[in-house]
Amino acid sequence: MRSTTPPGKSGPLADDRTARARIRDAGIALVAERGAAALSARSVAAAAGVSAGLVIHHFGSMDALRAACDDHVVAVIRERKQAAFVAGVAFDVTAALREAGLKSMSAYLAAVLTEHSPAVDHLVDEMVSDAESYLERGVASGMLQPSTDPHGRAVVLTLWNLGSLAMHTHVKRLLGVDLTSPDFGIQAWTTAYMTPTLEIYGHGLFTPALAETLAASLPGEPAPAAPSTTPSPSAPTEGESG
Amino acid sequence: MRSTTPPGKSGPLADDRTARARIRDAGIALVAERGAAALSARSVAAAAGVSAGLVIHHFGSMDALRAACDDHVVAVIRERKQAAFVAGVAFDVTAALREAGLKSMSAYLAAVLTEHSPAVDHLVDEMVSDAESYLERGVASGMLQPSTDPHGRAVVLTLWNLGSLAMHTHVKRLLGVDLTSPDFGIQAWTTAYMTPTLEIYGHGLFTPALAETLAASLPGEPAPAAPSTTPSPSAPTEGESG
DNA sequence: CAGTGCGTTGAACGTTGGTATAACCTCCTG
DNA sequence: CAGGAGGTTATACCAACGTTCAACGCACTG
Repeated sequence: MRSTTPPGKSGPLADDRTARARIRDAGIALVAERGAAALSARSVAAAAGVSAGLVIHHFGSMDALRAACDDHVVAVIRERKQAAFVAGVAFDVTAALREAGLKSMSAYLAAVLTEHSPAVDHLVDEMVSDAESYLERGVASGMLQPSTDPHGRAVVLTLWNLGSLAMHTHVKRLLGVDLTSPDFGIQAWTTAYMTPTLEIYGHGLFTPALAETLAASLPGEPAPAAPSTTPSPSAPTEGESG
Repeated sequence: MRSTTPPGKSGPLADDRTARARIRDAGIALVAERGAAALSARSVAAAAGVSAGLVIHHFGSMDALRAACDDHVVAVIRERKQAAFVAGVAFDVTAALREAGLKSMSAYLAAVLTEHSPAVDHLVDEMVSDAESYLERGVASGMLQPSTDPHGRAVVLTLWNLGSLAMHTHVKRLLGVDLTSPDFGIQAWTTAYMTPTLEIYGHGLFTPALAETLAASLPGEPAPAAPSTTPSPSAPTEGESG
């Protein structure tokens, strides 16, 4: 089932699909569909229609292939993020990926988000940084509420989004929504996932009464790395009866 | 270096630590510390101070050991959840785990949340169900806002929490907070993670102006599984030039 | 003390994985 | 057609993995 010329596609883009690129893309697809553990030299070789030796010949090692896949996915996402970003959904960092309609990219990212990867870490950092600036812009334009901890809020919102992407299996099972699907971008605003999200983003979860109570009992300034010895004011019973 | 009686511990609890339990616990610790991929027959055997053959002898296969670890962690979490739940933090499903002070349990759950496990799936379903009833109670008592989609809101909140736990590496790197740490339960309300979370839960992210605009342009009733062909009203530019 | 049963071990088997190596094919050059 | 270079394959090797199996030790029973 292997063909030297990829069937169906005979555009000028096929030039980029050298064996090295084909192996890389096959690796990305493999990780996206079957998880990072499924990326073996022989499996990716079979998927790319080459031999296992060629994989090592081109990338040196499987770790290097993983890194190359990470780098490529990160590069594509980074490019699409810049091209597809829309101010209205800027706080939703994964929207750009879905808009891009690249299923493998979202699924790959979902698969590697919980694995240790410098490239992915860097991408996440960038997403947080971008989210922070977009949030700041939204605050300035009067669309978003100001925050006592802009950076922390950007981190939390970004990680909620990416975390949901990483948990896409559960989202699919519980809500019937596939966050990795390219179709999600189009239907995003009407999905069972986005509705509660926008609701919470819209008016929060707490009633003003509870929010006021909590705000009064909490310290006004966040202490990111200063573990104050004072326990939570209205802390729950922390009785750990063996 | 093998001893029939475990050294250091001579309490009555050592009875439960039969070889089978020791292997199981070693497996849980191994997954919690080094990920699900690190759970090999020989590694868990070495950690438990037994031979590799005994692992199979007791559990039949490595898959069965994984299932046994899953079941045990789920059972412990389920038990702690019932015992440690506090109404005020009921929407924070992971609080109970942290309160329990069982580092391995949180870290194990974080490691397997993105792997396919029927036991974990069932636990997540239960957490959603619990969150839904707690949210309903909060609404009834006037502490929480009502929702047009109570179930969806419970799912989203639960998955945001669990997703953050699954992304604990990023949380640690970006915020300096270890969500798997037992200490987090005590410091939870003062951490750099909880501050933005409570802020969003408190008054949302959008300003009333934006929230009103969005609410007006969105359908009032959620469509969980009915993909209406009508695209998003104020949808972003979905130009997929590719 | 003999015998029995269970927990346990060590070695071994087959499989899969990463990687190195030598040969092969193909194209281009002269 | 000779020859070289680069892409590619087949094969081999070693390590690690899951799993099996025969043997061993030790407690308990009679």
